[in-house]
Amino acid sequence: MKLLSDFFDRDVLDVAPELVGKLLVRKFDDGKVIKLRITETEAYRGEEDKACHASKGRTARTEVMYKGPGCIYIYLIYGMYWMLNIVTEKENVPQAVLIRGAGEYDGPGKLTKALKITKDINTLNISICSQMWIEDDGYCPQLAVAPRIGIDYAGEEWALKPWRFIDKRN
DNA sequence: TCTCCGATTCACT
DNA sequence: GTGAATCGGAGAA
Repeated sequence: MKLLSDFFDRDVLDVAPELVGKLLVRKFDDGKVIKLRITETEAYRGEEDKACHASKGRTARTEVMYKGPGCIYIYLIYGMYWMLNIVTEKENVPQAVLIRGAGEYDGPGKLTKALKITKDINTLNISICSQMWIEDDGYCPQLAVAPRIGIDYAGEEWALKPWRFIDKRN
C-alpha cells in the first residue's frame, strides 16, 4: 500500500517514527526497481528548531519545506553527500523527516549514493512521483529513540532532543 | 564578490 | 581518535 500525502500531513514527530519500517521504493531510469526497509529516521521541526535548516527562515534552499506534505527535500552536505528528506505538515509549516538508513545501508550518504538520489528529484512530491515512493506492507518495527546526529552547532537544547528513531529489529 | 562551514564518510595514526 | 575531501548556501561587505 503506497503512502499518500495525507500520511505526511501531520506533525513530524508523528510521521518520523511511523516511517521506520516502511518500504522506500526507488525506480531507476532504466526501469529497475528496488525496495529498502527504512531503519532510521530523524525529525526536523520548523523554524524554532535550531537544528532545522528552516530555522534561518524561508530561503531558496528551504522553500521546499514550506511547500506542503510529501515533498522531497534533497540537499548537498560537506560537498559530497546528498541527504534525503520528506516534508511533513501542511503548507507553510517547515518540517521534514531525514531518512538516515534503509535496507543494508546504515548512513544517509551511503543510502543516497546507492539509490542514485541527487538534486534532480528535489521538490518532487513522493506521493505522486513515479521515480520514488514509500509503501506500507504491515511490518511492525521495535522502535528506539536517540538524540539526533551531527547538529551540535544547534546548542544542547536542540541537540539533545530524542528525535531520532531506530528499528531495533534491523 | 568573498568567506565560512555543514543533518558525512573513510583512511590513517 | 583525528583530519581530509569538496561545494553550494547563507551572510557579510
